[in-house]
Amino acid sequence: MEIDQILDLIYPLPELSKLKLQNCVKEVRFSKGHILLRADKIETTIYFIRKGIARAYANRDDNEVTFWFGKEGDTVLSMKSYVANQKGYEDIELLEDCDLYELKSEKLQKLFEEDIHIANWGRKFAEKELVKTEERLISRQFRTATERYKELLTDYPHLIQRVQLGHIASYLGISQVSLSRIRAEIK
Amino acid sequence: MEIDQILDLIYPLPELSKLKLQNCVKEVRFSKGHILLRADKIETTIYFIRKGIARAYANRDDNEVTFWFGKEGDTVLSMKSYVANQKGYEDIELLEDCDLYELKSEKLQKLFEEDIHIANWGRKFAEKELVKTEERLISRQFRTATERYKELLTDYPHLIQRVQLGHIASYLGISQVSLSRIRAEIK
DNA sequence: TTCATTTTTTAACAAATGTAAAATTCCCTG
DNA sequence: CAGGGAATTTTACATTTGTTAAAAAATGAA
Repeated sequence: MEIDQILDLIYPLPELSKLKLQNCVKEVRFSKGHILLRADKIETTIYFIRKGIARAYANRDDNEVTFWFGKEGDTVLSMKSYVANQKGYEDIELLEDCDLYELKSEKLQKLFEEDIHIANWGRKFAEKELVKTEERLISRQFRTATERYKELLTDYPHLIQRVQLGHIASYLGISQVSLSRIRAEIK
Repeated sequence: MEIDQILDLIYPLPELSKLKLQNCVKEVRFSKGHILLRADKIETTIYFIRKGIARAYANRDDNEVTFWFGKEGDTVLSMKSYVANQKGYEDIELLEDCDLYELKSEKLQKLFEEDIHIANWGRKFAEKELVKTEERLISRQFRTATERYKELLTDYPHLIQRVQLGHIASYLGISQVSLSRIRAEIK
């Protein structure tokens, strides 16, 4: 997916503002297994996924918990760094070789102060992410693990083939054994 | 808490922009039990809590699930209505007599287009809500019900005295019986 | 293809949580 | 301050989920 399209998908921008933003973006490529962002740092880079998938996970005691998957067109960032200039909770790992667009947060922050369209684009970005996160929280509160597994299959139809079930189980908040039981059941 | 202070808490605004925003706000008062926002409507009003507490709940099958509490200084809105102009999931009920500040979403949207400071204020608002929501999602994923209960006690020290335990149990995602067991245990 | 390694499933048991109903406590009103 | 209704806790039991370990299946390298 092209950067142009990704930016517009978040919120349509006038041509001039879009160019300003695109001029700050450069293309990068990393291979599977690369850790894109780290939990123990304030991360000032934002990525947009051109191709590939990624996951965010955090360490709880000794085992890691996956709590986000990103696919083509999604934005990858440490929200806590971006918003509050503080360390986040998550490492972000590429689950495949990825093509990414890179944008430095400082540049974006500067544009927010200068260009009202970009400020509103940034607003829309946060708002949409907020609704997505809220939906996940509610899904978590409301639906059984089985329902949430089916939901995940719908939202990310190719994920299952590409991600270990242990990660998916932790994403769903259940043990891998439970996930196996669910999978056996719904077949 | 005064509106002036609430607005600044979200993100400091230049005097002129703040006045523009404040001019759109009016004070209202409702009594305990009043349903402020409804799940089956596109809600176009935003409230700030001057005094009192509220909860958001959604209906799942026959029983309701509380998934948010709001206190003094918090913003009350249907995020789905605000962001996507669609019906939300939640009814919002006042748990006490409340003093509120009311702001019509259309007026705010208009200011977003006109005033870059207000656009950035709106951006910051969404970003902060986003981090809060993300934190709750992670808390949900990571911590046991006992830990989350203790966390709630810390974040909302007066809630326990003012809210039925059934609501708190559903907020924590456990049965009321389990919550009673937790309470018995940590004493 | 074969062997070794990793991933997934299954099994057996233990622990945690839910449900329904009874017991107790709390709170409000007369 | 007594009585009644609502809220909370407790009990007993059923169900679900987790843990550990073993078996089976899938993957990948030689």
